[in-house]
Amino acid sequence: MKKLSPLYQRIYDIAGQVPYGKVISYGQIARMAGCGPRVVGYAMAALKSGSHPGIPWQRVINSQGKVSVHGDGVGNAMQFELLKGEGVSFDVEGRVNDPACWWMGKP
DNA sequence: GCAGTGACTAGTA
DNA sequence: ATACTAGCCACTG
Repeated sequence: MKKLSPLYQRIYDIAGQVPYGKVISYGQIARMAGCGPRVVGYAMAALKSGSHPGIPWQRVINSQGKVSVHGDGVGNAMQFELLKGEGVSFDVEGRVNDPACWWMGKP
């Protein structure tokens, strides 16, 4: 197991602190981790299946309350399903407009 | 060491 | 409401 940068570890830790049925935006994590929002996205992208179990990366979405598309968009659908299965409210546009589902409130 | 890239955000038109 | 621009920080080649 490779040693990840403290920043990455912090990002993963924050993501792991997100309670069940709640979501958080990249900007919030970036602020808490003390880095730019791109780093958070990169850190999440570095999360490979099986490499870092226990990290609810699916609860990390963009400030628009939508699930960002990445790669082929396959993980995107899974993320949507997972969040829906956790009881997260999605509106007809497929985004979390309910502040109650946001961990620290919508930015 | 420099350049390119990336699951972003906020501001402006 | 959408479209474009600038800023942001870390990783890879």
